[in-house]
Amino acid sequence: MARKQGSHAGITGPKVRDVALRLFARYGYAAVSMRQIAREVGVQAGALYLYTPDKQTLLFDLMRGHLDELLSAWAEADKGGPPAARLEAFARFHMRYHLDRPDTIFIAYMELRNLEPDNFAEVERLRDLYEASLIDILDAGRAEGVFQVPDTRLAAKAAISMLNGVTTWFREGGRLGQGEVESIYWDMLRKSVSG
Amino acid sequence: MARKQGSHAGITGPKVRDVALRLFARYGYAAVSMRQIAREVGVQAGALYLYTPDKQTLLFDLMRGHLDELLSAWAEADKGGPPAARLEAFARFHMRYHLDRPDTIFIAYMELRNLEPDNFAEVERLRDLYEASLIDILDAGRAEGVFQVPDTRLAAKAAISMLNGVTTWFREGGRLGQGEVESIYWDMLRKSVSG
DNA sequence: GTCTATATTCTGATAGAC
DNA sequence: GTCTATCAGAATATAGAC
Repeated sequence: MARKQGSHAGITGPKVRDVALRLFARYGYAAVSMRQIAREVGVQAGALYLYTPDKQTLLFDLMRGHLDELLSAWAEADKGGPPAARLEAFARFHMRYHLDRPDTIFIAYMELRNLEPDNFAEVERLRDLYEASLIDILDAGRAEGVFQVPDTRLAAKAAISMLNGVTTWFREGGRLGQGEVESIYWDMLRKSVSG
Repeated sequence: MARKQGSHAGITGPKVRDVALRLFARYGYAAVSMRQIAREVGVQAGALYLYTPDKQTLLFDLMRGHLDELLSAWAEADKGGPPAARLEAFARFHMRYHLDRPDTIFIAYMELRNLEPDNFAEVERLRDLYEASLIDILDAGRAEGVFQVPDTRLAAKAAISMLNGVTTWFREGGRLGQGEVESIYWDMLRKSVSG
């Protein structure tokens, strides 16, 4: 028989973040109320404040957590090697990682403006760190003469924008499978930085 | 001496849309209150309802207006000719048009989820119409053998994502001018659809 | 750790005076 | 066409019982 009351140590906290993630992604941070989150978690609104000091921190924690994980996931996935191989690894990693976490990624891009200045600065710093890892690959490839790009910082931005685009429309079970889409996007990216 | 009252026929209506556009872009539709809009327009909250039946319609009108203008602007800018020339025209038109209207574009992409179903369907229809004009160009180029893309629908989505990316970071007065950025992006796009 | 109850402020929208 | 006044409900967050 389901408990309506009592301790759920260690369970409610993550659940609050899971529910907030899903609701923020679906309706937007500003449109979601703490009551709505509480209802889906299965607690009273007041109880949420045991797990987060306020709504803003809840959003910030989701974003920072995402970027921390993204950075360490790429650090692990990056096997080094020649720039062209690293670029392909980056492109495929980026698309897979993002397609596996649609809600997280949606929030990371859409809710930047709802972060308070200090929180925004920290999120931007982490995002720039990730972008820097792509710029490094492009710089290495340009030095070796395998990539022809006039500006690696710009090329990195263009590449990430293109790859991000996948997440806005791709749904499993559509006309093309994820592997096909990945290959087509990678092929376009490869050509775009080649002679 | 400034009037605090009286008729402003034909002025307040557009001003309401201008202010709403700016505030929605800056803080998000859900986070902006009708009172906040009224304050910046310089009227009382109740007076807004003379110009829009409700907040949702205000958002929808901004989006539909934007897409109507985008479609007719491209219809006028499209001079025809060989596919490669049309693609370059499209790319440059798209970047310029979007960089000239940052607030409008921000809303068009970020506030889709805040549209009620019927309004969303109409906005999506107009957006697909715009995307179809790019697919047409890619199809024509592929038929002539000047573009090598395995899937023109996918390539259109990838291209638009990449070009849209410019609007998220470009600011006049930065390291590169708008013309340089346009040329670099166009060059990447050109290569990405070539052999 | 969760509850109920509540303080305080704000929300979208309407009514009716002028 | 704009005003003031107001409705009914919802918002974030806190206090204190258990």
